[in-house]
Amino acid sequence: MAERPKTGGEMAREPSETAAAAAAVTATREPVTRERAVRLAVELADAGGIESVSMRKLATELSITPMSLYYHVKSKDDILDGMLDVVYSEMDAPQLGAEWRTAMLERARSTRAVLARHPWAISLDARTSPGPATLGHLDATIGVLRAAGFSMPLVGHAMSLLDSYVQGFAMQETTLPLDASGDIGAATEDIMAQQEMMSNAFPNLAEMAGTLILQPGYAYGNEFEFGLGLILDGIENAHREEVESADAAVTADASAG
Amino acid sequence: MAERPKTGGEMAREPSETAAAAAAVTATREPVTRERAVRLAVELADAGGIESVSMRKLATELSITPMSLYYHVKSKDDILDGMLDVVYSEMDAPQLGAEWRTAMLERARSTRAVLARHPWAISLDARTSPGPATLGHLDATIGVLRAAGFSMPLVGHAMSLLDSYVQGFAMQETTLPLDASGDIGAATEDIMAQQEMMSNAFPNLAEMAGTLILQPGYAYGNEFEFGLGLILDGIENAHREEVESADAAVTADASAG
DNA sequence: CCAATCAACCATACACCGTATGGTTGATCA
DNA sequence: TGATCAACCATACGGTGTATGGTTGATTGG
Repeated sequence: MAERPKTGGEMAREPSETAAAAAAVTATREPVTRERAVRLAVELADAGGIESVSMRKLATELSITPMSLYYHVKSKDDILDGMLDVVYSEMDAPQLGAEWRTAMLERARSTRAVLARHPWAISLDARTSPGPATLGHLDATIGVLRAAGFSMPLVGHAMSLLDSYVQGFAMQETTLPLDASGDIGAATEDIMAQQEMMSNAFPNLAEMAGTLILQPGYAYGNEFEFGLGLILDGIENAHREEVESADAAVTADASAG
Repeated sequence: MAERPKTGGEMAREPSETAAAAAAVTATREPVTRERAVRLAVELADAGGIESVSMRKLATELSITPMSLYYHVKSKDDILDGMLDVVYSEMDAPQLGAEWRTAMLERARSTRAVLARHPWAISLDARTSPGPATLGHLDATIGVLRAAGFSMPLVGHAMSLLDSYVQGFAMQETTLPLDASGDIGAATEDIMAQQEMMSNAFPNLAEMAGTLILQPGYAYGNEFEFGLGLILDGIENAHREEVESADAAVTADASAG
């Protein structure tokens, strides 16, 4: 229930070079840290999915025993929290002073790209203990929208909408059997085999598969920009309406005074 | 790799009443089925989250041993697939002939409501082996949009956008610490305690928390309708443009011929 | 210089998990 | 009456997270 793990020696204060041997050791095997453990966990997850991150595997990779890991880390959940914050830190945070629409566009694209690189992070996203990178990212986003004149409620609307969409899209994207190029590829034959069965029970699905999804040029990833543009247009409208009604109020005030 | 588990005696063909005792037994303990196991798994997950669904617990609840469960079910993944399809079967499928916009509106609301009732289903959603209920739902949705005159590409755009949003929103919603009434409630004090720390490092976040999220009337769930309406407006625009350009082509054709 | 401290690591053990393998029943039916 | 087979079971293996209670060996204050 302590609010922070007592990670102890967080910075590697060098052991004052007691002996040449000690120096050699410190040089070869870099010290174990929460940060290093988390970084390694991210690598493991990237390579083999989230279920291949275990305390035992992590410990082995760090050349210590499983229980020694608990000196640096509070629990496995602590590691998962750290992993998610690493992912957020890879996203481009909006720059203060940027034009809001391009800032949101780039934020969305960057988020999607990072989540595509670390698909396991999407399921971790439900986790409720944001790290500093996560909070900083949110803070910067709010800042840009506020600077553009958005009211707080509209900021809430816009961020809920954008974040829901991006996160949901990233999730859908991982569900589909995509090859590296982004189109359907290898899974096509499997699907074609089921085509006949589907045509009977699910004619619309079958037609959509045949005439759209399985077509050579189609790549699900391209759907992202359509939705994103549409959403930004809608937010832009809402923002304009908000500004106009405020202007109208001011004008009314002025003519009344 | 068999495409269906050999579920064997799926219907409970009654054992021709060999003895009164046998009849009593059949009456008291209803037969174990894949379907029953899946239903029970759903109940377990509703009560204690997805991690409280284990083969051993399930078996105990069914009054059999863990390994006996494998007679009715191929694997645990098989059960998870079944659970997801149960969830989809609880959603209102769009009625053929319905007006597209209200059909999509209701589909989105129904989906959100069902996912809120079974939060564990959101993480299962990434699973790639849709059951019949899932496929039927998709098929009906495509059908409604096609009937309204949507081109296949626009159907793809619309569904990607709507499904991403709804799923993403459902996910965000489970992340937040909500009480039954839907507003922030119990977690407020915890958050307030961190307020001061936040105000320094994350001023915009702190302001948003103070002036919007922690305000008495605020409930995150209300953000849903804003985004949904905005998205449907955007799709409606795209649809109108598509129809208009088609009309123009026809007119041009007619005047040319 | 020596004793105390303490960061860092370790061994053992427990209670879970999914499932491979290979039985054992008891009713049904040719 | 003997074979079949749906349904269930016992044992075991290799994994998981982590509670408990050591053991080191370098750093320090007295």
